[in-house]
Amino acid sequence: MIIDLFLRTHHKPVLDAAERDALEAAFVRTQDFTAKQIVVREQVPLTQCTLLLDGFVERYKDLPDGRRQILAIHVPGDFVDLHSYPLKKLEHSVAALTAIRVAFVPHEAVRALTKTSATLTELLWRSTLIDAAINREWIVSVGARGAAVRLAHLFCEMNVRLQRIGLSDGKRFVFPVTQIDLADATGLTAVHANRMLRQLREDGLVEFRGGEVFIPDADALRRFAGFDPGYLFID
Amino acid sequence: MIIDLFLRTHHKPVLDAAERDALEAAFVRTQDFTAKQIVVREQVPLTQCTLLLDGFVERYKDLPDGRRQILAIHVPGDFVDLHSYPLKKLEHSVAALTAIRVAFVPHEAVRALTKTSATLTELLWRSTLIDAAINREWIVSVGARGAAVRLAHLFCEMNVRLQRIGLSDGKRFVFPVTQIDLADATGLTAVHANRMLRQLREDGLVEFRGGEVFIPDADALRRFAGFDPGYLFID
DNA sequence: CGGGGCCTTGAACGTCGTCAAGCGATGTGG
DNA sequence: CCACATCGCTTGACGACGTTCAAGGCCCCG
Repeated sequence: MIIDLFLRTHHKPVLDAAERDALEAAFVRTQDFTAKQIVVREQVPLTQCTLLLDGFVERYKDLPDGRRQILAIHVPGDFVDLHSYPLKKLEHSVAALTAIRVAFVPHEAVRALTKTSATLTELLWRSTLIDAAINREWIVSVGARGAAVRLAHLFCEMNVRLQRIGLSDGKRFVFPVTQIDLADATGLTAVHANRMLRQLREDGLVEFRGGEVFIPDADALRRFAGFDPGYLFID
Repeated sequence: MIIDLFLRTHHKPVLDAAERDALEAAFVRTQDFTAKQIVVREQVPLTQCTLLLDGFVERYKDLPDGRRQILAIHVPGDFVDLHSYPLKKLEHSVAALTAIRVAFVPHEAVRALTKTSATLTELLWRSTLIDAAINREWIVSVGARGAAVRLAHLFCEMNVRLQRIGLSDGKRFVFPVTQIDLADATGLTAVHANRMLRQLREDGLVEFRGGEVFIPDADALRRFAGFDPGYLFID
């Protein structure tokens, strides 16, 4: 089933069998992308939404001076652009961080779903708003946390999100991004991100190497990062 | 009409008369708050949404060390917590920056609206996603812009948003926040915000004083801030 | 074998934060 | 009515955190 992972992370409100079937049936096709390929380009009129089935995806904005700000990182089971249904286009771009597989659902199909079930509507709407809550937590990160804490917080977030879909055991997970990506996500320079990663490693809090994250003591990292998963709305 | 200002800033998709009436009728009562009063407290279960009719409102998170990050500033016509309908509670608090007046719409009424009209659903959903787009632009601000540019960008945003509801003439508007608020919104200290405001004033870009903003040359400020209003989805 | 990502480290610099002090306006209680 | 506290604004001096510039190493791929 295409929507299995999505429903695993978005199990509230609860759908009945008919609603689940309707959602599953709304998808028209799947597609593969290679790493670094652009999935959705900003400002381009859109007529479908994209569900990530496998791999990692980033949302980002390019800045006038050539720098880049990563706005969100998506994992399997996430819609990467469900917000394009009401918005019709995006103000940022979406790109594959790794090789990925996605499934598409046309905007008309989403509209049809909202007509058939208020619960389905609420579920889809909710998923876009959890993304927004994550956006807001990132504002706090870049606005008010020090460099090392920022990175630690990001690792905590990915750890929790990946654990829910079976891609982390709580201590170790594959996180195939470069230090440059981490820097772009946290508003740091690659040089400084590198130094802070070394510090986190030396302090025994996180090891990031070769696209893998190892967390010796998840609780210690959580305390260091001031991480409270409430904003992920996992109930 | 309660929803006049809301519809002025959210005029797409277009509602027919019946939909407008249904939306208007969904509101149950209005309430006044005084400046600094908390309108919605984080983590408290909610059963209604709040539309701002008059005054200014902030969304914010308190940090463990006593600091504060402002996540968004709302102006009349904005829903301050429409996202509470799918989320059922908020991960941040909402407080009045000035004396305000709001109107409430129960969650059940929102649900009923989504059942009657897919267009209405899309409109309400869209409005929460424009908030999210603003959240993302703030990530860029705190993550990648210098202190003076950050402040300039915020003034540009407020200028555009207030102009749409007739509260700015494009050069001058009432913006009743303190320098401390500006600092909390931009991730700066009050001291540094003060210095940057002086610099902006001396450079003839913006004057912020006594809760008023004066922009001698809106185009010059826009260039300085690198401001592109696309993320506000005004079409 | 050459080139290009990515990672790593050092040294110097600069933006921004911290600490401290003083000012004016407002408000409140003795 | 004045003394005093509070709050927001302002400025200076100093220090820290993060950036910039530079160089070198590693590894993969063409």
